[in-house]
Amino acid sequence: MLQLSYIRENKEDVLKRLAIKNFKDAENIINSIIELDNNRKSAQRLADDVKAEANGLAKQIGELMKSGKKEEAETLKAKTADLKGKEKEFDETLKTIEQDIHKILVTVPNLPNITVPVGKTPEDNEVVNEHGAIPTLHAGATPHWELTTKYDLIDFELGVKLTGAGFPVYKGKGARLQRALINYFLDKATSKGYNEVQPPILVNADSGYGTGQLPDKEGQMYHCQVDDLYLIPTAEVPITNMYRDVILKESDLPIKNCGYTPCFRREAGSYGKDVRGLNRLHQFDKVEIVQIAHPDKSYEILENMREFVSSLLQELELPYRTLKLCGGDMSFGSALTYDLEVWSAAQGRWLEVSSVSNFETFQTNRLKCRYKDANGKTQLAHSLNGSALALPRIVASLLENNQTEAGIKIPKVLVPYTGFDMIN
RNA sequence: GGAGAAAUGGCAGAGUGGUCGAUUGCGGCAGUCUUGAAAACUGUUGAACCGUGAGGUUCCUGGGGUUCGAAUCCCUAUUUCUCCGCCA
Repeated sequence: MLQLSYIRENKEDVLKRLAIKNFKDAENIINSIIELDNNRKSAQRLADDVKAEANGLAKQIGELMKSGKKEEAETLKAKTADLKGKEKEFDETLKTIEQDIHKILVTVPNLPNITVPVGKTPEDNEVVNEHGAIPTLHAGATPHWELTTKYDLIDFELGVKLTGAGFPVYKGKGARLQRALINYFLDKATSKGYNEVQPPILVNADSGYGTGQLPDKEGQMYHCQVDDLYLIPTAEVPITNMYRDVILKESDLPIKNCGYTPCFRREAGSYGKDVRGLNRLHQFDKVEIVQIAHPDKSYEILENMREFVSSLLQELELPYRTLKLCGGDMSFGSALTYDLEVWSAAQGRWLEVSSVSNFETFQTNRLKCRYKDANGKTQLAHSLNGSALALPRIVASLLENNQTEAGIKIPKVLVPYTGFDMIN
């Protein structure tokens, strides 16, 4: 959620940057926010004045009662009756206006960083770098959904029987590979100073609002209606919400957490060939890194996080490229996002495996995650997160890229975790 | 699931209808002392909104109510604790 004061004071800048995100009808929406805010101010003034008067009278009545001047007190009491009605009325007006502002404000996306490329579709994303040689496969090489069957690593049909499409069952070396990747990712993250946490994978609505999944992506989360809890679409939600309503010390920053969780996404509206095999699942595993940062340091930290994720892909010997997302392809809450994509050799295309974003104050404003600066003033911190990494597409490209006629080779760094160096 | 108790500032813990945004202690910050640190002493120390300012308003778990006036009384939700039951 954007800060009202920023919108008020930087209207032109807000409009300019919302345009980069292709936010429709921005001018009307911003104007109505500013107008409502002006109404709010005058409404509060009225309400405050009435209350001040009522408070003053109540105090006088108290003093009169004490000194035994009952009659005088009664005359004053009569005067307060009128104020009471007004107080209620003004309070309600103020509340309504505040709700109206909030309702609109939560629909406005974050302002993109000034360096974000203009564009509408994924084709407009800027390729920052490409790393690693594209492998040439032997004749008869197949996509991962055939390899997983051939070596009995993942049973998609069995998942359909148990739950439905997009809930695969990992088996044998397939299951072991999952566990190996999770442990490897967590070990790398903790060695870089990230504190490992194991959060709940169901969260309440407050947490959903805190990180911006609600109300923007309501339909994308699984919702347990009986208890009004949501299955997390990413560990970002619980881990970032740990800092909801918290005032940190400046010296605490940056705070670095990582965590493994399963992630659940309804993926309403997705279909077609892109969803085959491991490409798009309803349940998948991911290790997430999250930082709460000082505003002056957040972009430096974003680069560090991107480099960390890159280093994982390099160690796994997977060809990858880095994209700087254009305004149209960025998520609702992000100010700047890098996507990292691995090359899927048998499918012949890039697969997104990580998204690293700086949210600046967009999440922390809603979260009320602040720190005290050197002058003792409370300031909003910046929040950042990134996947490090999401498993399914890593597995897909590992299987496809490393397939040989003799079997699938496991990258060296993973062997201590898997306990085998070949799937055959 | 049943019965009872409780929820106050970063933490601990007073406060049972008016002068309480809230005693006190710890912690934090600043100063005195010290070569420096510790100790001791002194001062200071919650958040949000409105206002150029003086100042005003709101917040004692959330929501509602009683009252001229609520941290304090009532209702309700949530959470925590204790006992019983059940259970990985």
